[in-house]
Amino acid sequence: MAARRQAAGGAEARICDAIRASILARRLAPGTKLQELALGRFFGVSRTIVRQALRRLDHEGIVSLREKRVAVVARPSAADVRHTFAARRVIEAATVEAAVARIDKASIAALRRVVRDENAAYARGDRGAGLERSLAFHHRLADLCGNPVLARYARELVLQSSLAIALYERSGVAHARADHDALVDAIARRDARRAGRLMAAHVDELESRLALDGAPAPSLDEIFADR
Amino acid sequence: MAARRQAAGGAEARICDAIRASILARRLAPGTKLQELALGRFFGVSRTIVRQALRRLDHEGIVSLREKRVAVVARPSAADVRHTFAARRVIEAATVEAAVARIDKASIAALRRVVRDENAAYARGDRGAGLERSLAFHHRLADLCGNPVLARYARELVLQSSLAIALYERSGVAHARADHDALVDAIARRDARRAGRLMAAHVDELESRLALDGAPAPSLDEIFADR
DNA sequence: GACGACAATCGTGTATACACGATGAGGACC
DNA sequence: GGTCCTCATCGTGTATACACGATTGTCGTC
Repeated sequence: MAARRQAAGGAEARICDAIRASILARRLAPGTKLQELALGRFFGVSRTIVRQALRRLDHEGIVSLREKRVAVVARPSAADVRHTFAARRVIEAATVEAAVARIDKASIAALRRVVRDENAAYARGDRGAGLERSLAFHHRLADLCGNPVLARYARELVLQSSLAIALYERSGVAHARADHDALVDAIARRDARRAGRLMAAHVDELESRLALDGAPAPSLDEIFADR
Repeated sequence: MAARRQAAGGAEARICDAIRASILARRLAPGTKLQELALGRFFGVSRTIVRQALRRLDHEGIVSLREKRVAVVARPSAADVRHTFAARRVIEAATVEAAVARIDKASIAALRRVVRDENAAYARGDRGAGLERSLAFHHRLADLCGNPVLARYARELVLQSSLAIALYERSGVAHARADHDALVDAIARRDARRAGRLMAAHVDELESRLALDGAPAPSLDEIFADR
């Protein structure tokens, strides 16, 4: 199983990608310890490279270093999550507005295809595939805005949001699948204003599905720290 | 001269701060090589720590690693700069709007004081002090928005902007000193809409002072690459 | 005298070594 | 029998060692 490729210069990127993907796919739960030596053995590199990858992910906000010396998958507080979503609202609204101004027909069609696949996945109960498509939708939109700086921030925040959702999701809340459709419609109509408003509302809707109020954290061992 | 403190755990932060400050103060020009061993000797740490600091600054966009193996102070292209300012416009407008909603009288007064000092510095011809105060103004505003995520992005972009200004500044263009005053006025009046618009205009004004069009880069050795 | 090739040197990329701090187990004392 | 202290072990933080690639200086040749 060990994806032990030749360990090129891109080994760090490989580790980052693997961890990001695992977090998105819910295989890595928030709070999971990430040991340098073990990761290094698995990926066939030394601690040095693993360390660089972990520091990068820390900077991206999905891994927490300085938690008493051990790297763990970040476990953002409710306040952190609110800030993440507030920032995401601002930035993704801006990215979609910018994207409307320069998107071409082909990209719109591609976007539609992603949303169609997403809806199909949810319809057949494949939550994992649905989530993946949903993320792909946001990532594509970020790339389409034509501004790498904004796109990077948008991607970071979408990733952090996924972490937040994994932590705080209320069970039994249905996916609001119409949002992405409406968004693409507004984009296709070149209605930047409306697309921006829809995106802001969409982000709000995502946040509203979380249980940020009463429950401080559906967490790990902290629950048992009742001494 | 060597600021060789006891090299605590914050050694990396110290190096980052020193490099950031030097870039802001124009002591480190874009394109300057940053050698690991030399920096390490100066700060009294090993290459390991210097490396971490350089990687962090690379992530922040003010140091460029992968430029044929040597770390240099970033030298953003005109397109990069446009993207930076576009992102900054979006994010700083959002931060100032958020700040208006929660700022107290004391913070407003502190802000006014910074602007007053800034204007005084420019008035007496102390450009360095003026620039420093100007940056302090933007940094404070970022902190006052109450959202650490947005604040971090804002600080990053302000820093990158300073780099861009150092690279592309048109000589003989006066500082538009009224901008900050008007901004504080709008904030004091709790007019979030107006404050946001003023900030966007202010960022545009800053960008308009750059020579991004004809001159691709008032650069270093690239000038002589006329073969 | 100029150009090209080779060799030495310098600086980075990666791995490893060493030491400190934290964590958990085992034992002794209460 | 429970609790607290001590010691061993594990994992990280930092420094150093090693090797590759690049750059520069020098020498030989045209």
